[in-house]
Amino acid sequence: MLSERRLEVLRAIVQDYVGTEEPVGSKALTERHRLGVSPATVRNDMAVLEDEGYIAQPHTSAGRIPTDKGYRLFVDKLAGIKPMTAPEKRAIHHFLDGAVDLDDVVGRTVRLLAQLTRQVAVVQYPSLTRSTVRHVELLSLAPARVMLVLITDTGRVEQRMVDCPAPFGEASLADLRARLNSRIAGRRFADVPQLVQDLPDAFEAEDRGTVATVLSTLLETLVEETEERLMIGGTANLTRFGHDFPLTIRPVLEALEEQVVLLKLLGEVNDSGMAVRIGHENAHEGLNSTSVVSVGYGSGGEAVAKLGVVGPTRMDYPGTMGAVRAVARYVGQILAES
Amino acid sequence: MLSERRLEVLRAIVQDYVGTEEPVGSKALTERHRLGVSPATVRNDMAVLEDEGYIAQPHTSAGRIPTDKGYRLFVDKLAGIKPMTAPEKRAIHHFLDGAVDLDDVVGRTVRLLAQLTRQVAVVQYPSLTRSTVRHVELLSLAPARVMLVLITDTGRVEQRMVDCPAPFGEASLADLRARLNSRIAGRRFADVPQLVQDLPDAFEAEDRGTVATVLSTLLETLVEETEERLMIGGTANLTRFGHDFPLTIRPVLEALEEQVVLLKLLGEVNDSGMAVRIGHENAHEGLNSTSVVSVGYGSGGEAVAKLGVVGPTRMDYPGTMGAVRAVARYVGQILAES
DNA sequence: GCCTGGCACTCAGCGCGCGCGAGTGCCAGC
DNA sequence: GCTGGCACTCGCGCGCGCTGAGTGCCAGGC
Repeated sequence: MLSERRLEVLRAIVQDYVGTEEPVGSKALTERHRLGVSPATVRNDMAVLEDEGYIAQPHTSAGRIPTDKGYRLFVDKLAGIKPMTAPEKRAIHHFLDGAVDLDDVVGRTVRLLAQLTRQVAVVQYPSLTRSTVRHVELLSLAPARVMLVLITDTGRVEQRMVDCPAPFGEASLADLRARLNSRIAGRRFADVPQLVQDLPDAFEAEDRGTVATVLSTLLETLVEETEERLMIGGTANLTRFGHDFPLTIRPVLEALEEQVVLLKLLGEVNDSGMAVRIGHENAHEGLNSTSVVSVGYGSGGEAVAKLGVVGPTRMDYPGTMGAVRAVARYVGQILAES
Repeated sequence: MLSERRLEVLRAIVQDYVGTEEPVGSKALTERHRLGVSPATVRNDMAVLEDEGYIAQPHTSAGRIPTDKGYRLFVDKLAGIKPMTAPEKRAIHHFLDGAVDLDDVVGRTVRLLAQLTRQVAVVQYPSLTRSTVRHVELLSLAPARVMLVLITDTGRVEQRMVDCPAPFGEASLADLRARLNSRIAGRRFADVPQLVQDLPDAFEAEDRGTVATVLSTLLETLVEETEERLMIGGTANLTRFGHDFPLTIRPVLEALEEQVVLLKLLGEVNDSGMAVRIGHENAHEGLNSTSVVSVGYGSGGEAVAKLGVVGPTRMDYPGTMGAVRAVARYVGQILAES
């Protein structure tokens, strides 16, 4: 176990390195932090920290920089989450309050996060599986053509055309609409399949085929749209990632273009808390020199989607975590209100 | 006016520079192109081309590189549009054929374009103003709450909630729905306002308020959603823009995040033909060292939106133009079919 | 036992000078 | 008007030595 002071030294190294982007030496450390010991002592501590794998030297006779393991310890034990200041909070509210629809909320959120953290922001659209159904509407566009509209509690709307096997009367349609809504309105998407399972039985034989078709389209919609959408922004901040960045930036841009990768990235958040994945902790190779801070957000107590930022491992973790948390909370509120 | 041979020299310079990314000298030129004259002659021609502003030297005793003006001449007079080969065409068809909905079409198009040209692709969603109405649907969610759904011929669907000033009966709703559709189905969005102008007059006094509210929401939708969406992709190709690119890439990324800038960029296409904007011809400063190749595409003969690519001024213009044109044509076909 | 000041050592980065060679402009001759 | 020849330019790469931040180690002190 590392002594209190050595932890303090590690913290100082992380803070300085994040600030200056340059390897930090023993002398500079004692000058900038009141550690109460001499550079020589710090050097000894550094040697230990290096042995333990928390810091490393880019080359002999250079200062130390934190390793992924060092950042991990810093995040877990040494740093808290820096709360937003009042003005920052006001700015967040102000920025998000003008949103007119879901797309706008997500768009504003992504821009806001990118701006606050000066990093790349990723926001997932509220997912359907965890949402609940607000309303289902059916309308007939032609005798054997029905349009299915699905409205979620997060304000998302999905529509599908259904070509029916047989003409479907207005009365039957109204009947189906009423039955459907009474069964699934207010229920979670995940529960829908069993709730509608025996619905065709309630209809005349001639309508059963159509009812089944409509239902299967509904279920398809749930599955298909569970394939989640997301929005990213702040890619211009990639240019601040580092000096050697032709090599760094390319794989990151590639990763960001792959929705699947991003979803996995966010997916690794456990539902409640905030997740920080540092450097090689990210499964995707291209992101091995980046860290991801992500958190779930939702309209109620429950998370319906995730958001986060991607930045260099050398990032201001407390500040970033604070910003991410604050934005997630407020977006949750906004979704709840709408 | 430049002699035939000098134009030939310019063409050779552009081709070589695009290929090698290095200033091209007189000797190399005569070796790689059968110009039928000696390096000394080429040098004289080059001096003239430089006087006229078509080429420039990065420094004395280096080869020449084309200026924006040189590229302009090349594109206008010296190079055609390189048609896609049969395998390339097949690949385009294959890639786009699997698309399931509008989002998917646009998404695939942007990926395809980025891949074909190895540059950044931008695709605008089919615009509402130039689209026509396929169908309007009204459905009552509550006595005084109506949902408005608008379906366009390009498959786009927009919906809006309308809070009515007074309860609105099913019969009146059906009446309005029928009248609305008979008036505007198949018509262009731009024409809708006048077509519905006197519609409230056809209703009982008590319903007129509601009808007016619904109509104004409809008109709002047209206006609001004319604010056009677009999708970009292939940003990872930015890393191939040049060696000095920390400086180059940043403003480009910033420009790409601003939808407004991008829309303007594409907007400068005249409706029919293909547009190539080279370097400083782009109004936006950040894009002064990039070229934009764009073209309109549409489901019928008429363009409903635009697409294009953004690349370094040092790009393969004939090839890029060929790819952009081919993709635009095929996307147009797909939209027409669906 | 832990901290400290001192000291010798290491090495990346920087500036300098130099030679190479691609490329140029000019000129006299065909 | 084209060509070969020739002197000139200058960016680039290379090797060199210096500088200084930073280190590891050690002997002495609290």
